[in-house]
Amino acid sequence: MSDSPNADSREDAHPIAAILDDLAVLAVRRLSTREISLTAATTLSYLDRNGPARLSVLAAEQGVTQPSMTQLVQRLEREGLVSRGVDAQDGRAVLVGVTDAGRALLAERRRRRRERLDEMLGTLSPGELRELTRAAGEFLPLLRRLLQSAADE
Amino acid sequence: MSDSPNADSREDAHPIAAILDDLAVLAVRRLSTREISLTAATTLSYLDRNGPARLSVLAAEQGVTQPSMTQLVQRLEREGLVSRGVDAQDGRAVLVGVTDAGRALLAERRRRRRERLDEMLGTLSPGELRELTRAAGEFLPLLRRLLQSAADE
DNA sequence: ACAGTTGTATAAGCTTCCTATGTAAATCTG
DNA sequence: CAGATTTACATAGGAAGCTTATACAACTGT
Repeated sequence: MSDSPNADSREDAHPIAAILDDLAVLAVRRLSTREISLTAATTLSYLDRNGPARLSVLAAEQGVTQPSMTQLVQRLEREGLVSRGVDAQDGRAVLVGVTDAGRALLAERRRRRRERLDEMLGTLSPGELRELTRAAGEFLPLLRRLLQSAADE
Repeated sequence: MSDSPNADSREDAHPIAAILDDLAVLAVRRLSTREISLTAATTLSYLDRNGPARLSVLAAEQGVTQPSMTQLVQRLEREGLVSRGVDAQDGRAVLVGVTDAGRALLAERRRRRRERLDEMLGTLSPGELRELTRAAGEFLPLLRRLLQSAADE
């Protein structure tokens, strides 16, 4: 059990792996808002973009189990962010929709995260910022396609 | 709000912010491993790269509270992934270091993530892959600097 | 109409975070 | 140098958010 530092441990990975790691840290650590969980936010966002959806669809979409989504929707309903209705076509199904309050929270969350990211970008020098913007414009679309195609499997 | 020369530089950052935000969420979803939490993994990784560190340093580094880090270290110690010792210079402080088992787990985690990444990259054409890797090489250092400067505040 | 399937809810439990507070070692102060 | 303060960590109690196992009601096919 030696405790000598291993300087290479991070560098032996593919640069993309390192980027994904860093992005995960960015999402969870630097941009996390305490008011709402990541799953809650992306669920609201999904409902906002796609309209009312069934519980099971939301669960699959978010990659959580159905009971987890039941609980999440219950919490969101308690806070007035979503509303629930019965599917007219199928009496078993629950249709979940985002409320105006939910949309307002989404907008506020987007504003806050953007603000924080802008702060972070503000710590870079103008040259670095320009370089980051240029590199990001090239790289991020590629990365997005990669992640999306992986999600569609 | 004016048409001063600098008015646009901030606007230019916004598209980057939006894409970064989206990708960060995707990264969290696609790369989460169930065997160990993100904080646990990045803490082990930090110890592996930097050698033994105090509890409070680890807490600050990971952006969690000191009691949370105490608990995390207790769990990691119970699983044999870290060891604890008293700082010879300061009887209050605890020095946490990664064990061989911890390093082995890190290596295994990296291997698994690498495997998954390779699957994703396998869906690209050789040309796309080359392009993505090249762009990543430019983008990664800048992303690192962004995260670093944000962490130092 | 009855059996099987499907959509959701409930129960029980785990992990990981939090705030509030306790304790002991180090440091400052008169 | 003794008492007060600060610092580093531990403990207690609780909440969020996830899990698996199970129950139940509504739909579906024969």
